[in-house]
Amino acid sequence: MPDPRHSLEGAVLFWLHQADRAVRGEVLRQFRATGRDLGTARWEVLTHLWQRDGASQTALARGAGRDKAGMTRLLDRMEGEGLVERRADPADRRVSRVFLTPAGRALHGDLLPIVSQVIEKALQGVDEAELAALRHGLKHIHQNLAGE
Amino acid sequence: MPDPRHSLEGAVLFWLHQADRAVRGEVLRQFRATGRDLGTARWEVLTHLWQRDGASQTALARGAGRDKAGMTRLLDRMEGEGLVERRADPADRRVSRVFLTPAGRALHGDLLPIVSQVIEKALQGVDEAELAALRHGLKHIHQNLAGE
DNA sequence: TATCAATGGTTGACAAGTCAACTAATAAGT
DNA sequence: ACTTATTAGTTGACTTGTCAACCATTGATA
Repeated sequence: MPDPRHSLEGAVLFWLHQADRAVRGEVLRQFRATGRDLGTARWEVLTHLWQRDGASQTALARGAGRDKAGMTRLLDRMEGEGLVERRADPADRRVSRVFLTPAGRALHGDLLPIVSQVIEKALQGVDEAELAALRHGLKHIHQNLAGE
Repeated sequence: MPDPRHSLEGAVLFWLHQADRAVRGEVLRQFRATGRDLGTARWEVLTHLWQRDGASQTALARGAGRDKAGMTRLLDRMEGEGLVERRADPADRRVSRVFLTPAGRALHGDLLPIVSQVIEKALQGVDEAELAALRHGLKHIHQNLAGE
C-alpha cells in the first residue's frame, strides 16, 4: 500500500487497501456474530453458484478474477464443510463441476441480509454521485492494471 | 467481495477488492521485475521508517491500520532479509524499536520510482474530480466501518 | 495419425492478515 | 506498597491470495 504521505495519488492506493480490508473484515465479523464462520471468498463462490449451479472451477476463478490455484483450495475447504460438491464432467474429463449442497443453498437466505446490512453501513453518507464516481474509478484502476 | 450482481452498491465492494488486488499485484510484479522481491507490506513499513526511523512495532502497526501480530511476523521476515533491525528501548523494556539497516535505507531510491510508475499507470485516465471523489469515498467507507 | 500446444486442475512454497491466548513490563488506584 | 489494569510483543491456528511447476486430457496441425 503505497505511501500515504508520498503523494495525493499514493494516498488513494493506501485508502483503497484500508477500505477493502475494512469491508471484508466487517463481513467476516458479522457472519461470525451470527454463527456462520465464512469469509467473503466463500460468499462470492456461493453467490456465483446460487445463480449458476454446476460451474467449472476455472469459470469460478475467472468470475472472481483470480487464480485457479486459490480456487482449488477454497473449494477443498468448502467441500469439507459440506457447502459444495465436485462432480466430474462426463463430456470433458478434465473439468470438475461444482454444485451446491442443500446446506450451501440454504445459506442464501441467511447471509444475504447480513451482506446488505454491511453494504449499507459501509456506504452510509456516500451520495449517489460519489458512489458512481467510486464505481467508475475503481473499475478504471482495475482495467488499467489487469490488462494482460 | 459481496456479489457483483446483487446490486449496484455491492458492485462497488466487488470492484474495491478487484482494484486493490490489481494494484498490489502490479507493485509486486514490478518490484520482482527489477530484482527486488518484496511486497507492498514491506514497502509500507520501509516508508514509515524512511521518515521516522526507530518507531515501535505498535506504532508501525497502528500507522498501517492493522494488527500487531502480523507486524511481528512481517518484521521477522524483514529482519531476516537484513532490511531492518530491532533494538530494545532502554526506557521501556516492553517496546522494541525498529531501525533501518543500510540495506533498508538504500532501497528508498530504487523503489520509489517504481511505485510512482505503478500509481501513474493505475490512475491513467482518471481525472482530478474523480480522483478526489475516490479518495473521499474510500476514506468514508473506511471510517464507516473502522469506528470501533 | 503422431506430435505439439492449450486447457483444467492439483500441489508446494510463500506473503499477508486476522483472531485469540499468552508473557512480560509498566502504569494506576486504593 | 499491593493489587489490578493496560500496553508491547510473541505465538498458534487459520483464511485468502499469488506464482511456478506439474499431470492428464483435449484440440490443433503438420
